Amino acid sequence: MELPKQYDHEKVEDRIYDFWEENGYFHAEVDPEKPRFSMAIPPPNVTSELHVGHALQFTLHDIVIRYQRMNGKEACWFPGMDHAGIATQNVVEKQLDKEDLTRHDLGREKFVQRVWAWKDEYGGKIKEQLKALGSSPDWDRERFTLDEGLSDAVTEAFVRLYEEGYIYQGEYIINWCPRCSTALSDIEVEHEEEEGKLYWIKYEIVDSDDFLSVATTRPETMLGDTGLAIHPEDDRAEDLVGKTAILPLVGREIPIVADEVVDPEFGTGIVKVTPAHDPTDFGIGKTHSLEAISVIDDAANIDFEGKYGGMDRYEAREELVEDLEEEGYLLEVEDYKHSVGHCQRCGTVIEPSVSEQWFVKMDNLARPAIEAVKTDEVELIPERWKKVYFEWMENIQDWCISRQLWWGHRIPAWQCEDCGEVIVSRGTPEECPECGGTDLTQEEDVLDTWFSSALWPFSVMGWPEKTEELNYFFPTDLLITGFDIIFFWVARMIMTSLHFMGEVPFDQVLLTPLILDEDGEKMSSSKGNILDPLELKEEYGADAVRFAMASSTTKGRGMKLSVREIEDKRNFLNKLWNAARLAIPHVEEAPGSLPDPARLEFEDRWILSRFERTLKSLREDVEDYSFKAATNEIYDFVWHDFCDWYLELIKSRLYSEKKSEAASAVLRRVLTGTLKALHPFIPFITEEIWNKLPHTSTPLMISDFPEPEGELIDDGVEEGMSDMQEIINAVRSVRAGMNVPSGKEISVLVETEDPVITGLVAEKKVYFDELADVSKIEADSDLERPANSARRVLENAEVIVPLQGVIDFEEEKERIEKELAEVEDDLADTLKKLDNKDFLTKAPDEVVNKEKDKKQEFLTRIDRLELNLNALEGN
RNA sequence: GGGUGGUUAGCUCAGUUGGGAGAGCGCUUGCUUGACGUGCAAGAGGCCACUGGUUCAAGUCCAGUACCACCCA
Repeated sequence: MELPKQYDHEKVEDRIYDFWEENGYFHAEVDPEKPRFSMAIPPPNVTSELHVGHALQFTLHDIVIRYQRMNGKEACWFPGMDHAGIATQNVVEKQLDKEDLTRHDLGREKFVQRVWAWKDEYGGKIKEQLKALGSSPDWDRERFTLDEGLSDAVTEAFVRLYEEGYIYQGEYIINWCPRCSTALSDIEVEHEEEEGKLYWIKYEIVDSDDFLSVATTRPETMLGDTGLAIHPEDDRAEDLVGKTAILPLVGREIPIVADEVVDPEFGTGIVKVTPAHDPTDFGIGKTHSLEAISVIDDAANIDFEGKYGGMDRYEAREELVEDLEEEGYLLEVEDYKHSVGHCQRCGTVIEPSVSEQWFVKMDNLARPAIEAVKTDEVELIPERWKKVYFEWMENIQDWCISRQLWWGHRIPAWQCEDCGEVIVSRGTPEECPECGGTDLTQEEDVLDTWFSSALWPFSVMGWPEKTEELNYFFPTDLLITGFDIIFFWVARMIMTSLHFMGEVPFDQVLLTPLILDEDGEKMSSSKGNILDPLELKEEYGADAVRFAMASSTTKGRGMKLSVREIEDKRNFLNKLWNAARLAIPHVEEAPGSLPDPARLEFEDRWILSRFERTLKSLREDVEDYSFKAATNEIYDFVWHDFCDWYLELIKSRLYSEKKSEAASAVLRRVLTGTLKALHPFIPFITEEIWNKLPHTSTPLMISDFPEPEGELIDDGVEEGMSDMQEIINAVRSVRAGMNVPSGKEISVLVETEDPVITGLVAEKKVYFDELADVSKIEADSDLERPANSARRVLENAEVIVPLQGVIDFEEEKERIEKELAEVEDDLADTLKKLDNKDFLTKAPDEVVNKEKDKKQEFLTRIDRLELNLNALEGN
């Protein structure tokens, strides 16, 4: 059947995906007889839709898993999603808001039911999107962080950490998001430089006429001031410490203390201390036993008796500043740039505040995890991320894990209402072990979603049960994820895995770059520079998106992605399609194995050698996760070696009366090999072409990846072909330069000292006819040089094209002079080296010899160029 | 303030233990060549950011400077 001229992905992709899936090709079994390869997906949020970052990561996952599968591994990619506590709760609360309801109107139980209903209906869109990209995870093993098994894992982990003393409850200053109304961990806060103001406020000293000027960016927190602080080495400290200041407007007397954390460079070097609303001040308050007076409530309104009470924090700021000014306490206001913490999920400005929360003590958990990366037990790729990892891990803070949400794993802790005892338990306790009371109340809070994600690589395999999956697939071989979640996820998985499993969760971690737009800007909906991978897929096909993703993947921290890149890859797919279109009719009868080497033509041996070489470096690059290099390698081979040269060179053999069996056998071999090699990158089109080939009963997806066979690589053949290509290029260049119409036959002389070239030219006259319309070609070491000929001086040969009356002498002269200048420059460099005694004595022999060869070559070329120039001068 | 990364063709980027500067896109010119105009062919285009050092030899190694980006406080 005739194939259409253009490849149409829309007619192919869904059909092929269904075919794979229905046949269970994604599924992996526990099979101890077979080597395995496993990966766990970075679980996307159940609320999320596919963005380019996902598309990149899942593409890379799929390339690796398909490659490993084709290499005979029992390759399992564990898919799943996380429940995304804050994000999901926000989505459903917004929905409720439209009905004029709040979660409190429903109550906890009904609200959670509602979230599940939302999840079942709208959640997990991304799963279909993942399929659209051609991803091949084992869907039979899909998990969700809130499903039963994973919830058991969370409870088990929590209880064990509690029993071992890693988890504690306490009143500390935490990051509070007033909009999401929950505590956040430190790393869920994003700092941004903002234009603000610095207010200089006058604090009078008790029993003195003196006053102190104190600078602050947040005057509204002064209501909660319980002290002033100065650096102990400040000259004024001796005088001031122990004295008492008066809080303006409020009148409260507050002590002046000395503390090393005060930055002497900030403001006047004297700072106000608000322990309840600033992390640094909280520390100072602890050290000096200052009271923490909370003056801002959970909704970020002022909670203080008097006129400011109930005001929003910013409204209160304005009001306070006005009052301070009226009363003469405001000394100065200046513009000031400072960094402000925002909620990672909703962008609201964080309010540090003091409250009772649950924490994990991290230092002891971190230590072995640092060691594991130091010894490369877990290998971070690219390596430089190690520094970032160590930096954070060595200064790790305790992890606030409680969230004031309803959607998540409720903390398995109960309080006895009779005696106050806290009971942490795997099941619901019946009575208080301390006093026997039965009035037990479960902790309202849920756990940070990342707490469950931290267990992911083993919880997806059934932990804490001792499953055969854990036995066989754990630890996973590779984790692929974005560098932006090294702290959130990667580090925490390493810590929990070492703690609970006694081994690392994965051998390697590939940290992917962030995708930027064409201008190098972060993509965000507010900037409107988002590329939607699904729209791109619609237009260009999943394969084009995948291939572009892989070929754009750098080992840096950012990679720019452009539509042009995807377009280019789409064009490549079309090229491949058309190569197949040309080849298919000729390979139908082709034997499955290669003929006797003696029956192979020169170009056959060349393309086989090129393919083997490409395959070898492709394998190295994929195993190295150098996706850009891998895709470029195979792209170049297919387009430039296979299509531009090989297919053109064998056309005459394919179309001749007496069909060449060798040509079709080699064509078949290289085409099928290429499809296999390309399959992990562009699975749809390769499978589709594979279907059109004869004798291909095994689907490509589960075929074997080609193994390189070293003996097919032939340096001599490649060099010889390279010489032929150079000569053909020279002839084409002359034709184009002299405006010789295509199709007009010309004759060519090749002057060379190289007998291999002479032999090949004589043997392969057909190359020149097919590719450059050369009707007559002759090669020798000493040829009569006809006048009125165009000439090209090559490395090992000179190409002479006799042309009557079509040579533009001036143009030729300019071209030769330019080339002459270039070669003379090269020669000068070489001579400089050869004149240098140090070079001759210190450089390795092979380098010196190479330099000597270059000198000879340059001299020869200069001779010829000058000869040609002189010949032109005569005209 | 501390840290990390980047600076190579108009644009996006490769350049693997230091030894003759590369690709894709874009641009110019020519082409209904029997797979492909999503194509074919031929071209133009680079003090490899700057300064110094190491070396026989530096885009490549070291130090510093400038600019850009990101992370942490």
